[in-house]
Amino acid sequence: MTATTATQRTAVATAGYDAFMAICPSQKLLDRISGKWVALILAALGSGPDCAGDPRPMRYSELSRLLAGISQKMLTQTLRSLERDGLVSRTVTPTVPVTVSYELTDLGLSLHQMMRGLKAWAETHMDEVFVNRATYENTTA
Amino acid sequence: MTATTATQRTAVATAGYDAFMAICPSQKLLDRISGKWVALILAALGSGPDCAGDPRPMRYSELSRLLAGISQKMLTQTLRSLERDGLVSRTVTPTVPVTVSYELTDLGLSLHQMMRGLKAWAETHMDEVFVNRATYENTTA
DNA sequence: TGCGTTACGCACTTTCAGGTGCCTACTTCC
DNA sequence: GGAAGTAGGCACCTGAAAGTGCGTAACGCA
Repeated sequence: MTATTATQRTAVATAGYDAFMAICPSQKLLDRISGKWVALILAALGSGPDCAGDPRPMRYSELSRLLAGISQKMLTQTLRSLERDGLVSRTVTPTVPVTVSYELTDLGLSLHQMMRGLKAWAETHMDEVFVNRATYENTTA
Repeated sequence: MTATTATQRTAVATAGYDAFMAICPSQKLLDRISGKWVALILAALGSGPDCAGDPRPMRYSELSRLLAGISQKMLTQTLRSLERDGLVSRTVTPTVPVTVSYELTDLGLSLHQMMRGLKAWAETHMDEVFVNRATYENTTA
């Protein structure tokens, strides 16, 4: 007997889907990289300050200057979370005032490679998206 | 004369960086795909309901059933924004109650291809990220 | 005749990522 | 001796994304 209502069936399906969403790797990856500053930090550490060189370690203050506009809080917070996930490594050098440098790990480097694919798509197709968006808004409004 | 303080220099740099961030294609792309339901809808339309087939149009109610857990509001809202950006096309068929079907455009299809790269990275590397995260938290706490 | 389905619209509310401002301890330069 | 740099910590606040709940118009079915 199919004595379940559509509402009940939906509720069951919802529970299962929630569980799936909670572990879905793609979703998790998007959460991870969609932070406002994550991509910029990865790009800086992965391509140097000019965004066109090779990966190299950078100091906290250097990142802070390069990513002008980021607050100290957000820089610290984002770097911490990236370190926690094994994407960057933190190195403290006990100099006059302590200097701290951050560098991409192998994992972070591989992520950076993937981000370059994303960047390539963005640079070739986002213009088209914007045109569509503008057209749509002129057509409907 | 360098009569500017570090604070002033930072303010100027911040303004320039804000302008850059406002147009950076990669950043815009991330904004576009990082919505909670965007990736799921693209995956559904791009790989069929079983997430392993070919792209095919789907009806509103079909998507709603497949992506159990999404509210009707969010489904409509997300589909509209994707349509606005030229990533999906909306087709209304005036049947008994009107039926509406959504399909990936060429642009949406190309985005879906890129997302598969992202998915591949996620499936091979996210486990490592989670391990690092767990280790980090056990080490510090 | 009253309930279900289809594809939404609208208003209200919650949530949290991100921003702002203020604090630190140490040191060095002017 | 006051300003500035270095690498942050802490508390509060806001705006936008997402969730919740209710209404719709047309029809079909029992």
